[in-house]
Amino acid sequence: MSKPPSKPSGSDARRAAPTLEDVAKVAGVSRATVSRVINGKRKVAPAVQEVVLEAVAETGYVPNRAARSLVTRRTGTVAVVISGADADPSGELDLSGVFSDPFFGRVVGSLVRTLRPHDVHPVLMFADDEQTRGQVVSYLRFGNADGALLVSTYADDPLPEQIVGTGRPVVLFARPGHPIPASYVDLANADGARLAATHLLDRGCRTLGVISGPLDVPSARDRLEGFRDAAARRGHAFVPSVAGSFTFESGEAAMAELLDAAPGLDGVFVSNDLMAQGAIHVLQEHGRRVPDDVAIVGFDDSPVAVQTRPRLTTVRQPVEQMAQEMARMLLDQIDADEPAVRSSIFEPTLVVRDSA
Amino acid sequence: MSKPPSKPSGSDARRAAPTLEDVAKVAGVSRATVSRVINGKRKVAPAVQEVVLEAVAETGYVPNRAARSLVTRRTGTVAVVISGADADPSGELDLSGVFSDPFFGRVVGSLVRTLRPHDVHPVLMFADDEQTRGQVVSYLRFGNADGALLVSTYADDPLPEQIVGTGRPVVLFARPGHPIPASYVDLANADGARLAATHLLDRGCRTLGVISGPLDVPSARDRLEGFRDAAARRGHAFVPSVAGSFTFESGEAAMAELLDAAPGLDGVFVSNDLMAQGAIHVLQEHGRRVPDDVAIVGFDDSPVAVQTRPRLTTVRQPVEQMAQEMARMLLDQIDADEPAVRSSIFEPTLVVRDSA
DNA sequence: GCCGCTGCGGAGAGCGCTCTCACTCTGTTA
DNA sequence: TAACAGAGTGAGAGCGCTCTCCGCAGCGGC
Repeated sequence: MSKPPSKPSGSDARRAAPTLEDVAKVAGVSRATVSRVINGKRKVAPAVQEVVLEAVAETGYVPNRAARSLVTRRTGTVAVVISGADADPSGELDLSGVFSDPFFGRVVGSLVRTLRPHDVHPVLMFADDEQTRGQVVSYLRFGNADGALLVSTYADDPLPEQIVGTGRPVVLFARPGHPIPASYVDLANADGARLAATHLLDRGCRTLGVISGPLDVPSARDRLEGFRDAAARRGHAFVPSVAGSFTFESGEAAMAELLDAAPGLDGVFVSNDLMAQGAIHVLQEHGRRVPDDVAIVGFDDSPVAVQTRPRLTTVRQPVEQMAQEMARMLLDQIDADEPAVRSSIFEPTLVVRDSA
Repeated sequence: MSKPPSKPSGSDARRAAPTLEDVAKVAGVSRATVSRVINGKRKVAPAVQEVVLEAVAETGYVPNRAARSLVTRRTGTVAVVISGADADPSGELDLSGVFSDPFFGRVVGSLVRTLRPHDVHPVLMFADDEQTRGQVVSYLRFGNADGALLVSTYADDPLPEQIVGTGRPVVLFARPGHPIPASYVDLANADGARLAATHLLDRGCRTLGVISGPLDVPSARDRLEGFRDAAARRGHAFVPSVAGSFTFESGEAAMAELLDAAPGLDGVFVSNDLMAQGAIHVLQEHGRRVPDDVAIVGFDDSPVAVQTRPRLTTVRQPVEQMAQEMARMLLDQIDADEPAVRSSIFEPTLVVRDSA
């Protein structure tokens, strides 16, 4: 009992693996017919079909992916790529990492779940530098994956274009920094920012401020501009802003800076929840009550939104549905003879909690 | 320029893909020799080797994974399985998900990075129910992956044993609930809890309490017992505890309950940082100052530890190194003829911040 | 009654690779 | 000089699958 049974059963499992040939023999038909039944191509007489199905069940046959993909040029695999994960490659003391923002976990989780029923397997890859980008590109170019789902985190990332260059289907999360012929899903970021502005103004805020994301990232810019636009329509000609980098720490720093520049602030729109959390801490440390002295609206509606005190009022980005749509678009593109470049834009909603 | 260049370049890429045969022709040798050079098996004359390498460079040859794995029975792929992710399968309003605890992201991130230089690709899979467990098992059984890296989140999970049953190499994160012949990495959880107890006692706490994890999970039990053991050695015969489930919300609930049972509490050990965050909120809502009235020690040293106010004093679990070791153990096991079942235990350290 | 058509099954090639086996060619030894 | 290692190379089988091509029925139309 204490001896590991792994080795013998390992060989067992391997030896036992039935092939098409075995199934054909049991069913008394040819290999080709079994293949046809399994793949549902062409018509097979119902009687024969049944016999084959029984033989499959009896032998416990499962197609060999490698053999199949050798001839079909399809792998049943897609690359899920996170670009700009920028974590310490040594992994030594890498506390932060990509996944410290729950956003990426939400995307990846939803992707995996959507792909699963289609029997398409996600290979997770990070691209941080030229070398790892190269790995991703050649992985795709040489047909190791049927397509790619890419989440890129910075504006001048060359990877989206490089992937398009491989000719493989690809779907991006969020519009790329520069226009390229690739499909993407995105959020109507400006609309979300308008919701935030309207909410802040409606609750009586008179002096607004914004903590934005990096301004070369389209979504960050859209959020800032959307907010300013809505504020302007209500008479607020100018709204000061400080750019963060979507991290908790940058939210703290930006809030401190903003407070310095505009001490009379009573309403702040923050471009994501993680920065909003940092901002709230800084406000509280400066003796400002949230929302009584300063109201805060975040963005994302990530898990951290309910982990702050007060709980965050925030613009909900339906990340899970967006990821789902991404996966579906990619699957469609893989199946299509003539893949079409298309986009799908989601509408944000305001989730009102306690911070504004 | 606005027409997508994808289609033609796609066919290009596919058509161009050079095979061993092509390289052999260019080098003026046989296919077998090229294969030998590429795989570094057996001796090849230096001169020939050079010619072949040049031909490889000239043609841009990259081996076809499918063809190779068809004959070698190796896929260059490992399954990274998270079991008990228990998220809403519809994905509809799934805000929480597995990745809301940064722990999983840290594990997965480190795994991916460790595997990468070995050219082994991680396929991410979630197992939530009998059906999805079955998918994982047959994926492995039929040789679609060379091994599995499993993070299981609950004690009576049947998956570890099922995976062992496939005969494939597997390495677990944390000792399984029931003894099975599988390798694992783990933390000396009791030692970590002892560090927490000693720290709390040393700073003068007189009335202790514990928020533990689910008590059927070995690591949670070890932490509780380690803490009680160390407390007992310092004269604290009994320490009250309430079990949470490692989530933020359960931390809030457990703290409220604990406060109810022992209002005089002045030191609490919480089994992970996420619950500690919830506990701090509840304490503050009850007018207790942290750490002045109640000191808190968390566990994990996850990113949330620096996102709480006060910042968390916590027991550091070197998750990244543990994941790295996991990956290495699996790689070794895959390469070994006779895979050995082994374990690797890491030592925790105390990270002192502001909450205790 | 013959032709052509359609509908279904089988034979067999071939995807790109690895690996065994046999062969050649050198250099060494009796 | 013959015999023999031993090292390096090539030929070819075969991994498990798909898919094209071909054959063989059965059937309606002239």
